[in-house]
Amino acid sequence: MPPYDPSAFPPFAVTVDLVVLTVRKHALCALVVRRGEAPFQGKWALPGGFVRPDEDLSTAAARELTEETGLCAHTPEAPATANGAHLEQLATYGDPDRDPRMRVVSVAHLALAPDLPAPRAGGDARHARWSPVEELLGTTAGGRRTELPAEPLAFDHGTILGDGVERARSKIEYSSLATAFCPPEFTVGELRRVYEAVWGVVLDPRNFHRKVTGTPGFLVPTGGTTTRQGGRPAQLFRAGGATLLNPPMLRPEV
Amino acid sequence: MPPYDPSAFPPFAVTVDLVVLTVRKHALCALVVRRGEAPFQGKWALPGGFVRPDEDLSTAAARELTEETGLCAHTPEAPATANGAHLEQLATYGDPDRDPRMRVVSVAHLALAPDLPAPRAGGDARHARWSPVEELLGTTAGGRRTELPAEPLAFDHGTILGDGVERARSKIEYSSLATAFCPPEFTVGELRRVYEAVWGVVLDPRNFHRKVTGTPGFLVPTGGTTTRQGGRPAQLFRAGGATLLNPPMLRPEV
DNA sequence: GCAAAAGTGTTTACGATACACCCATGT
DNA sequence: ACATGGGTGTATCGTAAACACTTTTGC
Repeated sequence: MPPYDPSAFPPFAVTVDLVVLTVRKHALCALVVRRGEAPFQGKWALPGGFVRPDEDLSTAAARELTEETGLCAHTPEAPATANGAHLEQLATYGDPDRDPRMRVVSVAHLALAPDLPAPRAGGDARHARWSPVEELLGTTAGGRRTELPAEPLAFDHGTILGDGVERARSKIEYSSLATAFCPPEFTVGELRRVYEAVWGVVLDPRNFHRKVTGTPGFLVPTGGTTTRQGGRPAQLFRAGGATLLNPPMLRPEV
Repeated sequence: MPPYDPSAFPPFAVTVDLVVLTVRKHALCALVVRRGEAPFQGKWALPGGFVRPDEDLSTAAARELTEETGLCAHTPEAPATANGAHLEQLATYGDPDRDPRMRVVSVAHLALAPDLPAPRAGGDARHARWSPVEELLGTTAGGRRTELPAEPLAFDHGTILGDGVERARSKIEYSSLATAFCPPEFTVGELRRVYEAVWGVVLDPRNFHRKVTGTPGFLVPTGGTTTRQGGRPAQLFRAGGATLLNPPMLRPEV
């Protein structure tokens, strides 16, 4: 590649920002990190960083995800990593004023992860933590705005987080993506609680069970059972090969 | 904004590329332009160009669209322009090798336009034209690959076009976007032919009619009628306020 | 009259909902 | 025994698919 010629085109900084979502304690949570420097010093922000000169966008996103969480990414190219998370491109944000220092175009990515012990970053909860998206956005799970968030995110990261949450909420309707929030083996009830947390609704356990077990390729039984939720032992499943759900899961009216 | 400091971050060129789709003669077509310079000189490519230093990404896309077609964009911010087209961000492509000259990140946008007289660019069909997406991609409307395209698009524009077509095909299922392919006033039959062209299927005219006229807010009758399709005069409609279709239009199995 | 497209009515099938009910474990 | 969550059966309702049929124009 020829050397950079500043007269040929306007130079931009390109970053990747990550919306990393998980379900903890029946609430949809996002990973946020504390900013150590200006601007927005001390504010919470989405994890992210510069794209390197010879790195693809998805590679940069996977690298940032691993650096922040230790997770490996399930991309279409490498679908079956251990301890993996779903990772997909979300949207790109390039308002000229979104960063006061310089012109930055951020390619946001969406990652879905199972419940993890605790964020890395030295294990210091002051530098990285999972926060309920309700608190970060000031909305209910149904999408209604309640009040302004107590601690707004830095830059336009509130907008990015909102778009990522909206993507996740709509995509679990017609794809098997909800299983990305679950550990490798999970019960139907655990999967149902994922839907309930992400959508902020209560689903009928009986109809949900029939629906997901009746969709070919969605769930495959592993043979094992568990009583970790109490009550009668539940069958364990893992995600099947199907990625598209037809007919889709129906999200109740809000 | 401080001046550019090359030591602070790797510099990228940022462009917008446009997937402009329309329905002509019962076929889904895309706008392509002939490249006048290397690389890929003489090949067909998607229209696009550099983002200017103080321009938002959506502004740059709308500017390129107007330059190439004379269309104004219907964005969420300015929804009601005359002779307008739907415009939305599609995805961002940043493979380090996608442009042999330098590191270029392209923010692709998707535009849907009604059937237009002929492309601009001086009215010269050798420099810009509408081509059926089947020919450009080498696939059938159902999505099956038939053969390699006779004239592959420059750069990774074949991939971008494929993603844009896929977005359009899925989005008309659950939104009123198909009306963006129609003139301001249209008949139910014309709208049905849009769905048939985009999906490459044949739909039952009777069930289609009941479905679209029965969805509140989708279509509003203007009172006029037309016989431009032959047969019994058909009512004219314009797009209603509803943007989301619930329940969605069901795409037949392919 | 005939062709062509618009529009209505009717039958059938399938999936979603609601909910009664039984099952298998922990305490 | 009883609470808890897992899982099955069944009636009802709404929407989609299939298709017979009528309406209104042009030729």
